[in-house]
Amino acid sequence: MSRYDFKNVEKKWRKRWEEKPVQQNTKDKPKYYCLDMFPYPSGSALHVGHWRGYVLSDVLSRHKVLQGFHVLHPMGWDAFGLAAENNAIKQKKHPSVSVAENITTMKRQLMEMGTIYDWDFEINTTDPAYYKWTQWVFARMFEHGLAYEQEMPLNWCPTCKVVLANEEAVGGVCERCKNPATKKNLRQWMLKITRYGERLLNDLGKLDWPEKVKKMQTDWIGKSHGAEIDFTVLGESDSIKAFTTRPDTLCGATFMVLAPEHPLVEKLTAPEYKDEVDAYVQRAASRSSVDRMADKEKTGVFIGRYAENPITKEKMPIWVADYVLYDYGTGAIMCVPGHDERDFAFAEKFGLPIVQVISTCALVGHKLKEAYTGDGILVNSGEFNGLTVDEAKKAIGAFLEKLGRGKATVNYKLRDWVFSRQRYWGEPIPIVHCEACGPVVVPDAELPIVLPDIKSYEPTDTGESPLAKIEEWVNTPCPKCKQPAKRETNTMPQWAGSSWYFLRYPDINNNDALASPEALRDWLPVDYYVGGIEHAVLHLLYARFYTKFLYDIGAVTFEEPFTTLFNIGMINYKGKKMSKGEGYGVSPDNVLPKHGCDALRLYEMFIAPPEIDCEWDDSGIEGVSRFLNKLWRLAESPKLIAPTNGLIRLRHKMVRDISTRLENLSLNTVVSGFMEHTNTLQTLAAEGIDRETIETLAVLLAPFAPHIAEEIWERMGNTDSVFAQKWPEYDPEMLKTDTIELVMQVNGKLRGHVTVPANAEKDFVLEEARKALASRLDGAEIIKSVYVPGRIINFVIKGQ
RNA sequence: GCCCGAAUGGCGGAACAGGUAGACGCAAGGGACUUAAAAUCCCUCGGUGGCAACACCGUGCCGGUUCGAUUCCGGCUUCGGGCACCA
Repeated sequence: MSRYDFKNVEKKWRKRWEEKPVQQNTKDKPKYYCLDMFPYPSGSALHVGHWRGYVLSDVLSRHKVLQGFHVLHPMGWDAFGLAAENNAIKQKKHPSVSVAENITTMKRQLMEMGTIYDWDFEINTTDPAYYKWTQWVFARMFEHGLAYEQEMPLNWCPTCKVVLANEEAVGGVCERCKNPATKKNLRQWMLKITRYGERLLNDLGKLDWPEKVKKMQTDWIGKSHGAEIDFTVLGESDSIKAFTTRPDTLCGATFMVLAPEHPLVEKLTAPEYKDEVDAYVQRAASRSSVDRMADKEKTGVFIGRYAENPITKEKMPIWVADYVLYDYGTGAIMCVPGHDERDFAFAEKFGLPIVQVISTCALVGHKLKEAYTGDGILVNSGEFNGLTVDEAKKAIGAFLEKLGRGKATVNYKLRDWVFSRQRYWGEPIPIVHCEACGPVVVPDAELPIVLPDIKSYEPTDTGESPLAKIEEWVNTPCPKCKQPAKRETNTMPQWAGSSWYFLRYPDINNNDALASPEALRDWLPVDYYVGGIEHAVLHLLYARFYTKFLYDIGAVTFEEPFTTLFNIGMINYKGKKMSKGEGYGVSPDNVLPKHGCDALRLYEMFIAPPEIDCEWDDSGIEGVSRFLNKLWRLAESPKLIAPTNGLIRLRHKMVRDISTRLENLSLNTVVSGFMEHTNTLQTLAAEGIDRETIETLAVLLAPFAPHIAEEIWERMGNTDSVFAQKWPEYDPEMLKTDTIELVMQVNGKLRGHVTVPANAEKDFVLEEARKALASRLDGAEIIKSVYVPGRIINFVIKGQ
């Protein structure tokens, strides 16, 4: 009996699979498209944290092969973008060089993991043949008015020297480097994702995605119902539009606030207040959003004008204050200090009137100590007194509409997507700026616009792309009027290539379309998508947006790209997040020589439920290594006997356990299930085990530990691959036993076990139990006897 | 601040649908085999009491529903995550 020689066995099977892939005769089988979020080769190597998702998708893919599906399980490289460029700068290498090196390493690692990626379908987003189509999608968006230029204050990361999309500047902090973002006025390309806000929200309901991710996208889109109210400015022709979710509180609106960036601030400010207002506006503009949010005290200044409350006709002083955001709603608000915490704080600080218009019994007649934001009945609201909040929303809405001073509206937090980047390493935006024609899209025949190969690609401080310096590339005739014109020098963001890549895999060499209609029909949408939670509102929102756009222009026939999404948990190491950037973490390259790839695969699953974040434990992998050795001793040269009833039942139980746990994606208990069954079989090994049990074990194990499974399968005398088999089924009838053991309780406490025939009647079972518990039940009054067939008996007694 | 999720031995975790809490593994301790080591095998391993059979307590805390609660309900505490002046 020898120790399991994982080195040679794994080498042998990887070579076999290379020569003869595990998927055969796939023509008539149903399709299954199982996809990993493709990695960006920004660091030199993958760590064991990345493996967790790749192992999961590999297990599912191999399982589907055994279940008779034709599986597409491809891999590629999201190789453009800031991370890859920063990494290249750090290494003092050209991005194309460092990316190619990183891809080589990562691909080797993925192959050593025994994954069934089909490398004939490899994608690289930096390949001009690929990004031709990334540019093509942009061109279509431009034609449909979804891509537009705008100069506006944008999130700017001074460290990365690049503008950030809203999704990349959550909390005012750069998503990549975590430094505070500032505002910078720049002309940028924007994508009108807001046009899709409602559909992006509604279609979440169709998706088999984790609730958490759906909720994050819902919150990000941030739909809220309310009213837009038009306030007359006294003595002026201009009026101020304000969005509110609480039109019911209109009679409590005692002042108004404009955002500092609001154009009416300059227009309306009374001359004697001008200096003070200008100073305030300038100060607000110079501060980062992080600073502005950090303010505990409300700030603001009166602009010397008044608006009129359309119901009460009271004069409402107009202020400017930076707690009002210019890019949400209308950038102006009606302030109801009685029923809004922020307005209350502002009113208290500046001595503005606070009027209560919503009341509960408890609140009537008391001066408000804080804003009351709850439900109640209208007071101090004239003809609307006595209405509930909900009734008043409708009634006041109708009143305003009749007056022509308001309408019901919906607002979203979702903003348009800042799409251009001031960096070298990205897809050139296929636009030419012509003095006569304006921005002109590059004709499809001229795509791809190839990224020029230049030496000096470092970012600039000015917000200008490094490409702007390459005159011979920048200067080009206008595609429309043929006059001298200039190319757009900004590039696309990291997300451009990854927003549609899943469409390309089935048809990677297509030069006439992003993919043929047949390939899309045969394979899309993705059935199962595996990746980390960090993309909940970035990549996943952008990919949904792209897909919906491509659906609208007839390029695809489905509206949602990913039917099912699985969020793989993160693996920490010594309490810290592993990173490929700093090389911190555990490399599979160090684990594989000692334990082998099957052991690492099993440990990735065994470590914790796959969706949970967990901690890498260096000694934990010993357990699965021991298991593989135990299994090998069991299956290497077993004493084969004819199947006994016990063995048959055991086999069916094994199939049931592994299958149901796998279906529930409880991969940690799948592994423990293999351990349990192997332990049980070990105790029977001396007596002998039947061939079918061992072969079934090999097939069940194949998706999880494919190398040892193939080896065992072959040692049993089989000449075909274990993956040419069918996933075993179990017969519930075979799991039944003649007798069953029941738990006995007295007053809910465990008091013993009793074995009865499986088909025994209730009365018989209770009588047996009563006899078995005689010493406890004698002399006591049995108030109730509970019998749950197959499970438990409980006597409720009085006395004792 | 608002929203969401979680809490089980020294550790990772298990418990189908309300029915034996702690599967499986790690670590630890003890033992067998061995000249020795590696490997393997066996035993112990939530707490308290007891020589023991056994008894009582025990799934973050308090309460409720139930014959029976880790599981359901109400109220807290702590930790993690998301958003954050979104009108």
